[in-house]
Amino acid sequence: MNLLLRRHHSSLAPFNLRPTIEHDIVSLCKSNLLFDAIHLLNSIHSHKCFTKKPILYAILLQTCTKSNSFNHGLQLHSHVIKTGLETDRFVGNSLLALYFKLSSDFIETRRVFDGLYFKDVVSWTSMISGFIRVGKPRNDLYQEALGFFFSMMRKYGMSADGFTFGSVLTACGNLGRLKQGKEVHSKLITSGIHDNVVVDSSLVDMYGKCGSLDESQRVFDRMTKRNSVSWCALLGGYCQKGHFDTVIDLFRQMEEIDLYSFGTIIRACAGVFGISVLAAVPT
DNA sequence: TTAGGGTTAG
Repeated sequence: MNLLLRRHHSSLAPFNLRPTIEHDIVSLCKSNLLFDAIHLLNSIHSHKCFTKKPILYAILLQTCTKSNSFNHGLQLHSHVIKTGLETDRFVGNSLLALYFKLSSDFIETRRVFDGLYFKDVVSWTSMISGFIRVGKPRNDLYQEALGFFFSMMRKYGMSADGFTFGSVLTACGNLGRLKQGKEVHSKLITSGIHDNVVVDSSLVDMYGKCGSLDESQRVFDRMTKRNSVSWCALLGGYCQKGHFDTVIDLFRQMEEIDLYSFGTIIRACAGVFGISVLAAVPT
């Protein structure tokens, strides 16, 4: 047992209840002490006590993602392959999250996805949201995200959940695809997902970005619970269409205002200001 | 059950 391991044990374990090494690794991960956790893991390997607990690798991979340590993640990827744990869905999905959040190499991420033993709704949604996250200025990647969604829906027994709908509606909005957005909306209705503030805000945003303000407002009015994102999604639609007075009226009704809302309102004020400047120009 | 989600403009 190395020094780190001994130190760790003495600091965490009560006298008669010594936690397992796996437990210690999880504790280190929870405290974001990635380096120590990997060190401890490597000490197990060097003592030939090979661990095969999927939860351990899932948490280690998540800690790598959280601490932006792609290289440590790659090292763990090889452990995962050696131990045969890539068949575990939590390990597989944590691995996928590592690649799509920390690697800019889409081909590599795609390879990880293709190589997953079980592709569940989390794996598919990860790919969709991964494409959207990196695709901000790139329409082709939003397109790719939509393609993933529709392939997912064609699979037997695979159904989208709130996470999937939230992501795919964002892609529709950013592409300005009203027709596909409506298609997704109808799938959402049949899915039975109700009163999800994230999904409903994505709907408000999608309709707003597609220029369908009535629909955007209708979805917003039906929401039983709203937050600042819902409000900003609504404001954004009116702002994009140049309805600045409505934006300012709505702004006055808001109960909760954050920095993000201020961005929208400043844009609206700039629009009002632009109009008044033009009106003030002597003819 | 440890994993994946939404809003400025540039």
